[in-house]
Amino acid sequence: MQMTPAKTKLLNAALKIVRANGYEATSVDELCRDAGVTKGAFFHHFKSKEDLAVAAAGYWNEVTGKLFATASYHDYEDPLDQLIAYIDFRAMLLDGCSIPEATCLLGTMVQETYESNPAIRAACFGGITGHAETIAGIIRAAKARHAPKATWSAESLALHTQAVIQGGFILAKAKDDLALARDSILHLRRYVELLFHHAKED
Amino acid sequence: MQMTPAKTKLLNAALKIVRANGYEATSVDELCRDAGVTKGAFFHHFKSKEDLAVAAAGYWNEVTGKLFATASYHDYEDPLDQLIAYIDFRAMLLDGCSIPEATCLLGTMVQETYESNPAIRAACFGGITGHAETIAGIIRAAKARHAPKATWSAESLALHTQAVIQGGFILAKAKDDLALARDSILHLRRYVELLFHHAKED
DNA sequence: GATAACATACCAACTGGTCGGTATGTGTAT
DNA sequence: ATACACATACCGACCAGTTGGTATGTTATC
Repeated sequence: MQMTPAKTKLLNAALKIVRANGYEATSVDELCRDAGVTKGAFFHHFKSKEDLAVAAAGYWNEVTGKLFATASYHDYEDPLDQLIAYIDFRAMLLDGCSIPEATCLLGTMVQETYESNPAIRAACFGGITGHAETIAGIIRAAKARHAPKATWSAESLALHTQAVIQGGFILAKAKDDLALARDSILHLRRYVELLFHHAKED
Repeated sequence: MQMTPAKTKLLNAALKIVRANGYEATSVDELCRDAGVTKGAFFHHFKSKEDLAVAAAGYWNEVTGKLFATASYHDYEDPLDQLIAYIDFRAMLLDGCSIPEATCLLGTMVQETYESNPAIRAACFGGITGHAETIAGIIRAAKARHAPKATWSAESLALHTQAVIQGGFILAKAKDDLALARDSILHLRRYVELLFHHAKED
């Protein structure tokens, strides 16, 4: 999608500032200041602050979608290897960056807006479940090959991976240390290994 | 702790409204309206909105601390049974209540305030890790009895349980359905069982 | 020359916080 | 008993600053 410079700068500012300070604490003025544009430009491209948030969620999906689509975990032939590599990739994404840089725009926004702002909630839901669905595809394949009789569903496990990642971010924010997020992802990795290892023994 | 009626009403209002709308979106006026007190009373008891948030975190720890201290999962003799029962208890706490009622004040607040407000962040961190530490005690005992040579640490697993629960809340908020939180807790239960080689299928 | 892309000036509503005040104690010296 | 000193709990009008949003431009592009 081609975008006008001011719009792109505003969306990038939203990604950065909202992840750091949250949706409510981010003012339109601050967004404009950071993007280097005026309020007129803001309300030319977005009809409201809420509209910007919904657009930012879409933009986030675009950016992260590309990141995951081109990541190397797809290169493995065995879908179980892909899944483990995906989890390792998620852990690796935390390396060498600050907490706001590491965290998820959607998880941050939905926490504040789920009650008061259905449009933003829906946009966040779409992004999270959309990504989970791509992971569910990998899990489905891994299950078919390695654990066909398992009682858990691929969709449910895919959502669980996202829950662990989101929850890890909360702990990381609380301690101001991404190591907590990494630790939780490590437990997730172990869980997946146990799940499939256990299935093979049956 | 004995408290004046206005203070108690304000803290209860904070627990309710902040969990529903977040910290930033909650105004002092709204808090006062809900509590049925005036602004004068608010700033008599709390020197700022931030001060109220820190006090609310402490009050939350008090309330939930009692809830967990008196819960029946302590009754099991085997610490592993206690741990599984604790996880089931966390799932049961989601039954028959709305999302704001089910979610955690600390997880909600820290998400918005970790960068901008160190005092609130620290209060949330204390509450979360404090609770995790009581669970770590159970896990330590379970590990000593059933998995003395395991490579994972009790503290890390305890924090992971909290991450899963917090992450489940985020997914639940996104979908507007607590079932997602329940599902993730179920995966957590399975993980713990697998860790301890207790694969009793449901 | 129309339309999209911006800029500037402005506004009503609301924000957290202050401040002078009152009502009701509670301890103490007379 | 009573009067005085002082503290706590609470009230509500008010303030300066900020909020999201608008009205009215000007400039660039097709």
